[in-house]
Amino acid sequence: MSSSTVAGCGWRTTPAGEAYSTSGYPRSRGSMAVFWADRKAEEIRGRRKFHYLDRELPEFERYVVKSSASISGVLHIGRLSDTIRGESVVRALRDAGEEAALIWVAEDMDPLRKIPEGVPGELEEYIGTPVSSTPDPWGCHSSYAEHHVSEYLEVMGEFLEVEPERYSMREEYRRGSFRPYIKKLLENLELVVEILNKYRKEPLEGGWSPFTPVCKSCGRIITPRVERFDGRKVHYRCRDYSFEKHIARGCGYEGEADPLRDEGKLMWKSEWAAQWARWRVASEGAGKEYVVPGSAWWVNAEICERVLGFPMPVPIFYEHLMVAGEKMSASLGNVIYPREWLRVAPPQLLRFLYNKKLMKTRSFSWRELPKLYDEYDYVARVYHGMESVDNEREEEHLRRLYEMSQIGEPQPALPLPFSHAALVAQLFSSREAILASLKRSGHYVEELEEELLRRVAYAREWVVRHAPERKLSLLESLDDVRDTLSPEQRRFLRLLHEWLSQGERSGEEIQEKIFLLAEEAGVKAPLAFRAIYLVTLGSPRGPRAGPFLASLDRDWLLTRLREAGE
RNA sequence: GGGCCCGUAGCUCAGUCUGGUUAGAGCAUCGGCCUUUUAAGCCGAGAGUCGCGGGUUCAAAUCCCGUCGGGCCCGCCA
Repeated sequence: MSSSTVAGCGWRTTPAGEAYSTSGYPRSRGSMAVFWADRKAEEIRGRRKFHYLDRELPEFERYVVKSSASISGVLHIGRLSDTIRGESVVRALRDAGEEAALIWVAEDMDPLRKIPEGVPGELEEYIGTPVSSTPDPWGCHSSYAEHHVSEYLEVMGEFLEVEPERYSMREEYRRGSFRPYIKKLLENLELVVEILNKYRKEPLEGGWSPFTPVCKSCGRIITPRVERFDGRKVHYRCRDYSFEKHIARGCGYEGEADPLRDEGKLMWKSEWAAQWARWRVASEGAGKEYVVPGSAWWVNAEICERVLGFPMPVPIFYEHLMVAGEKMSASLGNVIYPREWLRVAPPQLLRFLYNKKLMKTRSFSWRELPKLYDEYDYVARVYHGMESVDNEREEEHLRRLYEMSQIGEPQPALPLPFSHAALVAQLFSSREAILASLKRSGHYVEELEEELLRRVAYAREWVVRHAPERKLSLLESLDDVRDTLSPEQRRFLRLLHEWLSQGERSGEEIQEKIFLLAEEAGVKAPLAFRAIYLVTLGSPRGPRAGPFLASLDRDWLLTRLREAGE
């Protein structure tokens, strides 16, 4: 085993088990990039040697960044993180003048391990069967896997600029793409076992094989237990296998399979390695749980280099997204789906969230969406040179961050805070009324009309779905506010009541009249407005008074003003 | 027992790799201005022992060591 030091490339070849620092800053000297993906690109391009071997790196005709997804589960925004971040590295490589590609692999040979909620029909008997052999319970696709994959691809397309090359593990195995690697792994079985055992408490049993066949009798992939490998074929028996919650029932069949001809797949610790070698992967993202020595990443890395002769990819380790401080999970009921996201925010905003520092836990909550928008708008202004930052490198970083968050042409900076959009959305519904309001409030820019309207629409959805507390709600009782009104304010409210009861008035008429009545009542305009908001909303401020009052139920308003003026 | 990440203003964070003027931003808060943009705009203010303790240095949020708190991970399987 080699553990020599490779100087100057940002990598130390480490003995197995030694920690890998993921501080986000490669150890290379002279790195000038400020953005993490550009640094990754530098790391990828600057690498000269294998990690576990003292061997020169092969030529990369192009740099492949891989992302993949197990598709047994539901697609939530957390799962987009790996692909979005991988894509950023591809873009960084391209910007550095390299050829680079993003590939996306559907792990559709993986067994069905659980049945997500809301799946119709009876799939219990398919537990343990490859998801690509499990029927589509919705009946619209050729398999359970196909159903989910098509959804993945469609959704990913909305969040990506670089179109990924798509692969299916099922197809790859069928086409024999993995045959050379399976062959190599089996030829070097002793070495594979040695590497795996280094990280295990209990050594693997004799007869173990990295290849698991699909049971020729029942079609499950998880139940066949390999008992012997005779150098050419694996001999197995189909036995029960327990997942966390479900049990895959083995059928008891005993048989043999040829790893180079028959259906089956590699075990995860070796399959990942084979994937890297097969696609000549230069880099891949992985959750921070893989950073730890002995994790599947490092086991595969060592197999990849020492057995398959291909250098491990440069890892893109990242922290996971938290939702309101908790892990996103179906059992907690806080799962956010991409469709849900797109109702209230553009894909750029999610890209923005994911392109910020890698190794920092990102906590998202619907309530904080306006903050994310504000931050995004700020960075947009920096990008467009409308705002300057003291620290030059930080400014450079923000510009790059914005650029990477874009899909196609960079979006203009919108001069409309999301929380204000949320207000406008509740007061006006027609296009004309919204635009008129934005003009009045100085948030209008002619060239950005469509973008502004879109933001108002996002904000409307957000209030309805995720921010009920932002809904404008009328004060039920005057009890708490009556004493806070001065005699002048009451007089003003009486005058307003008197004037309004004479007939219907438009918002603008009311707006203008308020100032006159305030003067007449001997109260300063700001205090008059304050009185209005107090007796209607119970708060000292509110939306532009004229249109607001005009939008209220007339009878309710007159009654309220009369009572308040008493 | 071990590893990785995070800990900077009430909140969300930037700045840490490459040490260097009084540590920044947004939001929130508070104050002022506005007879017509009243949840807006403009002006201003308060607010931080940069988790804590050592060390290196002329100089530390930044580098090193230790420590505390939070998160994640360290059988098997994927």
